[in-house]
Amino acid sequence: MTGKPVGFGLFDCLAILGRASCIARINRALKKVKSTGNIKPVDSVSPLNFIENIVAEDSRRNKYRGRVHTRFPPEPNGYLHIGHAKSICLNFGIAAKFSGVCNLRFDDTNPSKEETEYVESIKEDIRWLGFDWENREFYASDYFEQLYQWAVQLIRKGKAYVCDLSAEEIRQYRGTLTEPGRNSPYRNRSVEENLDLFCRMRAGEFEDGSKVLRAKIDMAAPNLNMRDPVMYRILHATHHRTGDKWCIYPTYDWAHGQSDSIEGITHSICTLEFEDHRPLYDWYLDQLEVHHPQQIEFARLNVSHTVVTKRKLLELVNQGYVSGWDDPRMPTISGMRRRGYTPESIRNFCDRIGVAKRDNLVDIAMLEHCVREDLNRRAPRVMAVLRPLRVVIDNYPEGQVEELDAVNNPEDPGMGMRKVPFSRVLDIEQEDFQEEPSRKFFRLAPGREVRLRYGYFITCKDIVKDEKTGEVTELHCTYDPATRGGDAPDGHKVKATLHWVSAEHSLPAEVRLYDHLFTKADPAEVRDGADWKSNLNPDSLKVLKECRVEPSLADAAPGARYQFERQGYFCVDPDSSDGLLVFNRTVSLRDTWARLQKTQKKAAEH
RNA sequence: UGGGGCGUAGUCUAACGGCAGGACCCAGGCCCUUGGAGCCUGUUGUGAAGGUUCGAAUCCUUCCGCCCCAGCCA
Repeated sequence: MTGKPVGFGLFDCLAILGRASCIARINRALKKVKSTGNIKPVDSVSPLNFIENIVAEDSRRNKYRGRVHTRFPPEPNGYLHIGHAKSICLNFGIAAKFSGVCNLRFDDTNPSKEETEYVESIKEDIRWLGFDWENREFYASDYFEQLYQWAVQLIRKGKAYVCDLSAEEIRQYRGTLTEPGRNSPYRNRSVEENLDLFCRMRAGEFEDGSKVLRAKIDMAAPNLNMRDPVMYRILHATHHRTGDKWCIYPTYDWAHGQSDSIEGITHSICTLEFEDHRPLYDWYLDQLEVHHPQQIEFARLNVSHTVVTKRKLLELVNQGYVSGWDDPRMPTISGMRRRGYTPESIRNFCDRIGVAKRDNLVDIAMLEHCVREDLNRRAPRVMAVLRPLRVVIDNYPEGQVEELDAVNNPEDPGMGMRKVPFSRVLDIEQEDFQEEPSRKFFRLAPGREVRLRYGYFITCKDIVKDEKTGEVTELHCTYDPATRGGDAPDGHKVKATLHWVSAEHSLPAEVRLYDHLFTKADPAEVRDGADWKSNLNPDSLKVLKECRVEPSLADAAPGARYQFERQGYFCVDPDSSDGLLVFNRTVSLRDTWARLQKTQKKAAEH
C-alpha cells in the first residue's frame, strides 16, 4: 500500500472526472439545494474554450515541455477593430492562463500596403486594451535574411524553383477547383540555375513581376495552396522598416509559419480561412526541419449592424462615409475608445462571446450591454438637457439660488455628493412634456405634478406657445417649498422624476448622438447587385448643438465618461474647446418608455 | 463539381455516452427620487432520417444546408 490519504476531496474529484465535468456536477448539486442553503455556485472559473482545452491538454502531456507561447500577428495595413480585440484577448489570455507569454509580431511582408502610422496605432490600441508584450515586439521583416537563407536551402534540396511565368499565366497553369494544374515549363531548372537566378532577383536585376520563386510541391494537389505556391515576388518598393534594402519580398504564406517557428511559438492561433494553408505551413516546416508550432483555427467575429473587415473599413474611411478610423461609429478600437467604450467592457465582451469554429453574427446589443454594465458601476451621474424647454417657477423668489445635494453614483456611495444650483428659470427636456399626454405617459403635462431630481415637486400651470408655429416654447409652473430635496412631508408620491438644469448656471454643449452604422443586421445582405454601403444608416449621427449641462462639468477633460441621468453614457470628445464641451453618446440607457412607445405605435398601425 | 470546415432557442456559447445549462434579446412582475440600476419569473433549441446502446447533441451511415479556397493580399 502506498501512503495515499484516504479522504476524497474536490481535487480528487477534479483529477478523476476532469475539471469541467466536475464543476458541472457540483453546480447541478448546488442547484438542487439552492433553495435551502446559501451556497454560491462555482462560477468563478469560466469554462475553457476549445482552444484552451487543447492547450491545457498539451500542457498536461508536457508537449513543448509544458511551455505555452502565443503571438498576436497583425499586418500594419489598417487600424485594429473589435474582431482583432477577440484575437488579442484570446492570445494574451491563453498566455496568461497557462503561465506563458504572448509576442506582438507585425506581419509586414507587403511594403505597398503597410505604414508606420498603422504600427503606432496598433501598439497604442493593444496597450489601451490592457495587454503587455514587454520587450517581445517583433517584425516579420526582422527575419527577411533568415527567410532568404531558408529559401536557398529549399532550392538546394530541389524543392523550390524560379519561375518566369507571368501572374496571369501562373493563374492559368494552376487549374481550377475540379481540374488539376499543369507544371510550369520552368519547373525543372537546375539547382545551379535556380540559385543564380534567385540571387540575381535579390540583386535587383529583374523587373517587378517578371520572376517569382515557387515551392515545388504538386500541381495536381486537390488543395490549391499546394500547387507550387509563390514564395517570393519582385517588388521594387520601399519598406517602412527595411527601406530599400530588399526588392524581393516573401509572401505571407512563406513568412508566417517560419516567423512563428523562429519565435518558438507553441500554439499559432489564427482564423478559419487559414485552415487550408496549414498543410503548406507544415510542409515548409518539415522541409526545413525546424521548430513546429501547432496551428489552431477559430471563427472570426462578426457583429451585427457593422462591418468587421479592414478592407471595408478602409473603404468607409477613404470614401468619406466616416470622419476617419477613429470615427465613434467605427467598430475600430480607436473609434470605440473615442466613443467612450472602456477596455474592461471590450475584454468582457470578448470573454462572453466565446470562441468556436462556426460562423457567427453576434448581436451588437451584447456589446452595448457590456459597456452599460461597466459604466453603470463607474460613471458619475450628471444632469444634462439635450433639447431644452424653458420652465419658469412663478412662485420661486426671483434672484434666489439654492445649492442642492446630488448623489454622484447610487451604485457607489464612495463617489460622494456634489452641489447643483437651482433657480427660478430652468430647462427641462422637451420630450418630458406633453400638452395632451398619451397613454401611459406620466411625465409633465398641464395640471400635473412631477419631481425635479434632487429639487422640488413642481406643477404645470400654464403654457406659452410660439404664435406662428404653435410650438410650446415655455412652461409656467409652481413649486412646493415643502418638497425640497424631492420628498413630500405628507408622503404623497409623484409618478415621474425629471432631470433639469438651471438656465443661468448651465453650460452650453454639443452632443453627438450615434446609432448603428448600418440599418441591416448583416450589411452584406443586399438586393441584387446593390452595394453593401447601400445599407449604411443615414441617421447614424445626429448632432445637437443647443444642449445645456450642469456647471460641475466645467472642467470635464477629454475622454471623461459620465451618465447623463435618464439618457445614457456620454464621453467628452477631444473636439471640446474652452467655450464649448462636446460629448459623444457611448450608448443610451435602456429605455422602457421608448420601447413602450414603439409597441404602441405598432399596435396603432395594425 | 475537387479540397477544407461548420450545423444546439431570435443571437452567442456550454454539455466530451448519463437531468440540454449560461449570457444577450424579448415578455411579465417586485422595487425605486433615473421609465436607469438591481432582484424574481417566463417563452423558445440539438438541420433531417435511419442505426448502435439500458441510455445519443455526443458514436456510425445516408441526406440536407451554410462558410472558405482558383492573389505575385493577409
